[in-house]
Amino acid sequence: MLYRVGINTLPVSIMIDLRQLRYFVTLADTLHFGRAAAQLHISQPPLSRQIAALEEALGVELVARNSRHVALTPAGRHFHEQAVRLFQSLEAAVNSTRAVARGERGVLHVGFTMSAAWNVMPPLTRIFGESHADVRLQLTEVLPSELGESLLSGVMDVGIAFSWQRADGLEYLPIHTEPLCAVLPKNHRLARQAVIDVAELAGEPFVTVPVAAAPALYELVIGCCRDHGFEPHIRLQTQLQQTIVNLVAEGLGVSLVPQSISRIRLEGAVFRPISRPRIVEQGVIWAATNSNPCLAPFLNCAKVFGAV
Amino acid sequence: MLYRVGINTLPVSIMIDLRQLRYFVTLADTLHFGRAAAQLHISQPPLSRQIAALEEALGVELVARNSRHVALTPAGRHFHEQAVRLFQSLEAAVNSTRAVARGERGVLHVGFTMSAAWNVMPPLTRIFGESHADVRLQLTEVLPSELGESLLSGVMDVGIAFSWQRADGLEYLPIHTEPLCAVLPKNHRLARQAVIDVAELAGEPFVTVPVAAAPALYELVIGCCRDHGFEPHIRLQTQLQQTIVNLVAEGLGVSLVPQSISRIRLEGAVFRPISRPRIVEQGVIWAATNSNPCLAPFLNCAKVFGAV
DNA sequence: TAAAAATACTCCATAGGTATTTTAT
DNA sequence: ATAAAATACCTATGGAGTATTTTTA
Repeated sequence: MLYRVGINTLPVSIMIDLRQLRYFVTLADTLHFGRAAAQLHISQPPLSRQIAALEEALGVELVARNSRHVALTPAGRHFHEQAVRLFQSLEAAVNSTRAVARGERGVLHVGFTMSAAWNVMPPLTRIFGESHADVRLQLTEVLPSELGESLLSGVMDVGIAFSWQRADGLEYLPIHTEPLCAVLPKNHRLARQAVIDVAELAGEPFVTVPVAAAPALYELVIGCCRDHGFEPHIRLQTQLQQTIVNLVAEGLGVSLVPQSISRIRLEGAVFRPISRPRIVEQGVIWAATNSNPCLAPFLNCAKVFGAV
Repeated sequence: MLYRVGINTLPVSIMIDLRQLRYFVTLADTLHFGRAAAQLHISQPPLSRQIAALEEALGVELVARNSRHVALTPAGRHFHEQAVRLFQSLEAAVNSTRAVARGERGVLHVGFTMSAAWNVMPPLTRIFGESHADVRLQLTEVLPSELGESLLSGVMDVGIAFSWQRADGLEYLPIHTEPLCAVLPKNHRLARQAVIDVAELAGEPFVTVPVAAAPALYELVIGCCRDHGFEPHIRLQTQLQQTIVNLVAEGLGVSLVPQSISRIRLEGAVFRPISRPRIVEQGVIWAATNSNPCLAPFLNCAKVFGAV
């Protein structure tokens, strides 16, 4: 094959190959064609030829040689340093590429719902980060209603959210369960009770998340009320769990929320266990077609986390 | 030829060559085997084979492809970046090596004598430095008596010193001349005269450099006295020109020094032009065998400097 | 004169070419 | 059905081997 190009008009990468660099580095180390050739497992003549070809390609004499002595020219010394670095770079490039392929290095876009931020997301991402320092976790809060789309389009690699109705192309792994609990205004008539009978909340104004934003959680709250024989009166809807607690603290209603939300300490709101609670399940969700190599290690981590 | 080695026990540099990297980079840029092959001036099958071989060598899938779509895997994207950088490094290495060979880059060890520090050395090195920013000048003061040895042994690349008797293996290029002048104690009986008749210094105690340290300069001073018909009485010898001026200022004697030394302003010493002065010649000296590529540009610069 | 690099010439491994098949939309 | 990548098989470039010559300390 022929490259019909002016020698100095194109990158040298066409003229030079790594074999010549390897040969040159070995020769520079030994300063003896015969011994260098032996070290390279070739005979002496091809080594001489390749070195000559390299010098020809560079247009620079790298090795000052006669039949008695081999020495590097100043340019040869310089090129030797550069070549050694080049090999180190190549080696590093290969190793980091393999790490990327194994999922030990890269970026993983994690979408978490607000409620996951109160329980599983922090410890799960911390544990994963400890054993995968070279994977950058891009943590973004998402609405549960939009998570599926984000995962399928590839904007997000994995989600952490409430129990997920099996959807086309999405996989789900549960990792955490907890009961619902009641949140009441501090001076509510039931606030003195250690455990709340949900049936007694019939007729109370409820604060919940909008069904459109988080259908699974919404259904769970409604379902829990139905378990106790009534349909709740929903006075207010707000997307953020914190806002729910805040509005309850302001005396605008009561609510049922995942127990972990009780970690919000707010003057004016109290949390109480409830009778026959529905169980909130959280897990990780991902697109079956997602090919981010970091996903598998993350799922492994989630599996271990869920088993504890 | 056969490399009988375990694939993962040796650097990948043995398995990979730059052709494969070039092919991969082009493919990554076009994301189309046919067009990439055309761009590389090869047909499509060898490109497919080389990409497959590269992936085999890395043990990593770089390109996700089917008959309808070509895309890079995350590992492929990473390796692409690395490969592009690698080519940039290679290109830079070749260019800097060529610069070294042309003497545009490197280190030049310059030995200068004390007296050269007062005239030619500063402007010559400054001018050279301005047009050769990548050549590091290593400036070292040397005794004239030791300069030749330093040059021949390669410790120094070039010297700046007094006129040099042609010696074996050393080349000399004059670049500067100036007359000797007299230096007298301020209250010396002759200090009032604008021009000193050297003959009047007969009998005065002289301060000079030791003959062993700077034979050429020593001979010049003695010769100048002889030109005026007397043999000077040398009371003191000291290596440094500054010290000579200082001792004269202290009233310990008189001396003849290169005119440029008069730039030393010292209370107690005065400089005066002399009758029929000997001419001090300075130049650059180098070993004929010296192969430092930076030497030629420096000598060119010295030649231009000397012509001004 | 002898050790070592360069040259001459042969051989074969492998990159590249052409023709064809497979694959996925 | 078709565009495009993979496969099969052939060709030939060029890198490596062996034998020999040249060089210089």
